[in-house]
Amino acid sequence: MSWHKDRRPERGYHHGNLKEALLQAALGLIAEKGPAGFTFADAARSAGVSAAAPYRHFRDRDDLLASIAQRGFEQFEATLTAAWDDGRPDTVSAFERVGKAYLAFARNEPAFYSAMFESGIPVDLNPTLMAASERAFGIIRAAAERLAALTPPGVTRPPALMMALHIWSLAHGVASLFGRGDAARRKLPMSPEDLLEAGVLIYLRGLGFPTERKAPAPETVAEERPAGPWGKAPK
Amino acid sequence: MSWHKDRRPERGYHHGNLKEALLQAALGLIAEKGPAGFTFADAARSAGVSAAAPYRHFRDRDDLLASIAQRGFEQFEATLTAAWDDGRPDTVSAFERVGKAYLAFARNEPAFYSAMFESGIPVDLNPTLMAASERAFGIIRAAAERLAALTPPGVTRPPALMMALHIWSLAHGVASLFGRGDAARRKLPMSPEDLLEAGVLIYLRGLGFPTERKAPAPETVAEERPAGPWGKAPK
DNA sequence: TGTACATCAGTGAACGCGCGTTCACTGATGTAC
DNA sequence: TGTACATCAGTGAACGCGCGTTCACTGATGTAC
Repeated sequence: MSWHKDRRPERGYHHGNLKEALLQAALGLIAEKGPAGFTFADAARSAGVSAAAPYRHFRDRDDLLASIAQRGFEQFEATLTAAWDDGRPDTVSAFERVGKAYLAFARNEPAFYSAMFESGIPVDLNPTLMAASERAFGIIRAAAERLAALTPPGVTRPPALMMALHIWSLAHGVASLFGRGDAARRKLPMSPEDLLEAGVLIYLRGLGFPTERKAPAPETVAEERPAGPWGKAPK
Repeated sequence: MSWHKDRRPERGYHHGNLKEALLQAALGLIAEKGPAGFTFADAARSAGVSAAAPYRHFRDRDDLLASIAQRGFEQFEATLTAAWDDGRPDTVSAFERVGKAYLAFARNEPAFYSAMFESGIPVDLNPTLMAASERAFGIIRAAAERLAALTPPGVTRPPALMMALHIWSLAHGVASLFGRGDAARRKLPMSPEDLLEAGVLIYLRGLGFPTERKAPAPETVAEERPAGPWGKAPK
């Protein structure tokens, strides 16, 4: 309905910020068709530019994909950091919040998520990307370390790193099997959020932590009775 | 070194069992390059046949992929069934064995596994495929049901279906993040097997099950001290 | 048992298509003086 | 402030390539009689 196309009616010969536009375009295409289903030419077309233009900014398709993953890991890290909030108000509930944030990210940013974890780019061969990935995982790991320091005495537990990997794996499993609405995900009689939350709670209980939403005291362990957070799930 | 190429030296005009050969060829290509990285033409070439030949047996690439997934689910079901062994010698250890078998399948049959879970074919739109998938998951579910019936009194637990989904998610998460050697998987300072096993044990402990390899008695809960199964992991 | 014929399962040539990539080019922008 | 010039960031034409798909075909196989 606007007479000017976009406040900058004629783009003119120079685009202005093509690199950014290409990233956005690719992100949109990935969200639509998955990381396999987008091509370099696609991205150019979608950014309204000739097929040769992207070469000014990216070496090739993989380079573009890596940039997206890079940015994804950075946003992921920020999201997890915010959720963790340095363990406030208490370690256990902050930890659960991290799990939820993980899932929310996968759900809200499917394009980033699949670029990061499902696109097949070799993360460990790209130092910058690897570092970004490590920083994001570092949040989960730091949280696990705090949790580890708090496990009730007398409870055997694995190294903090392993705890972090358990949570990561569980969250990733839920996210990739049930998390996204895109096309082929399996249907569930419960929400992925509930599924993950319940799983994390049971896991925490296995580490000797109290699991009720309103934990009586940080030290009380594992003997509650009532419905619990999975009460809402169908029988 | 054999003078006859394969006991049936000249294939002749008719292949004999092209459908099977195409499936095998595709399986090999998927294992090599991932489910995205194989084409219909590729499969034909790899089976030593013209590019038009596959059309006699499959409608298109997706049809071929679906056949592979179908077969994969069937083998998966068989593997899990064998591992579960109807809960012998006891439910808990049989349950753990199912987890291991899951991971072993993902590791040993990466092509099947990725066709089943990572190829993007819409499982729920294909009734036959869906049924096969359900049958495979049914094993995990049945195991979870047996487990649920056995949870110690007084321990809150989720529905058996949810327990099954937790294990599935955890196993899938470990498998897809760390499980396969193909290209871009992340390195770990522990084996995926150990990671999954420890995770399952903690989860089971969270359900009130004893977790030591040699459980003293079905009722004793969560108070052991020694190294445990994750003792072997690096600090 | 032999023959004629239908059916089956491949061939190979051909097509259109879109992708990746290169190239000489040119319009726009920034800057030295 | 104005001008000349270098640099930058696009264009568009062109190419080779492999894929998917169709088609008339033909060699091989099975079967009715």
